[in-house]
Amino acid sequence: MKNNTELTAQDKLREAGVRVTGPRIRVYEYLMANRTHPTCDDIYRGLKDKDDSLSLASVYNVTMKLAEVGLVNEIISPDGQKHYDGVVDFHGHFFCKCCGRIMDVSCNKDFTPELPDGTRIDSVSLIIKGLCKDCLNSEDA
Amino acid sequence: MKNNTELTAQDKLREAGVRVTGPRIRVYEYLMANRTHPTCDDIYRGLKDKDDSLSLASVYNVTMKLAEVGLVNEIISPDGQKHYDGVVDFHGHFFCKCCGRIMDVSCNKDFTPELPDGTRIDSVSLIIKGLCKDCLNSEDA
DNA sequence: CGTTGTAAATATACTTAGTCAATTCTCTCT
DNA sequence: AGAGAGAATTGACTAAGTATATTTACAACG
Repeated sequence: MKNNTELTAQDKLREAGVRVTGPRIRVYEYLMANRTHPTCDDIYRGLKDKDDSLSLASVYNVTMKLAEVGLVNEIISPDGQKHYDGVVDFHGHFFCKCCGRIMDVSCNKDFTPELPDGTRIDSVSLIIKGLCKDCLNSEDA
Repeated sequence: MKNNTELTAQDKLREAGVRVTGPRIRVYEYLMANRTHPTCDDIYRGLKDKDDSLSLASVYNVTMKLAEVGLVNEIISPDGQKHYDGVVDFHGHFFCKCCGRIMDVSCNKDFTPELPDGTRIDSVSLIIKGLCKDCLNSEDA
């Protein structure tokens, strides 16, 4: 019997209760293989060589759908662009102000936000901004 | 002697080491008076009645400058728009997926993100998404 | 208190991420 | 296999934000 990590993209899509289509499989597989937090445009450029019929609007639709059903995470960078992350376990994101790189940051969840009664929380995310090692070094060169 | 909360917008700008100009004073005063996390366009529309000469590009320039020197906070909503917050003490932000409202959320800072050595952290922010009380109620009506 | 250099404000053009609408295609269910 | 709902494609469109060139005004100095 397969364990969870061995499920194919098709399986995961079917499990999530959405139609299994070519673009969805390819975009999801791309996100599982590339842990670089790509934008829709990045994904599109990364896939269009192999799949000439893919359109950019489809990538937008697919990522929106995948985020909606919880297969991927949508993260907004400090410049307002949408990036996608195939890892959905809780973790924070570090954004380098200089090179724009996005890094995963593992973090405990020992914080207790005080929300008004009756509010429904769907997701919590942690955003850290700063300078990465490489940019710090090249700065004081 | 004045305490910190009694400082005027002019004082705060001078203290931050930036030029004191009309647009900067008015935008900063607007953000201190309106705790609604407005966008640049909101600020512009809120001020242009009283100040006919103000331009939208100036509001963009001013908010960018104020955020740069730490007088205001720039927060990116889940749809990628930039909002500004005159409160710079640490607190989280709740975004309602339905009505788009942004609410302040007070929160402890007992989390310990594991960043690689040599990384410089400039800011940490907590983003919570969900549905506010009002939208939840109107949903199951 | 006027002059001057520099930073900021304005106006306008421009870029581009993202959305929308109409049409065509394709997946799933019977 | 056929029908119908949902998804993909195409191309036009929107609007937040940026860039550029010009004008204006702050503040430092004599």
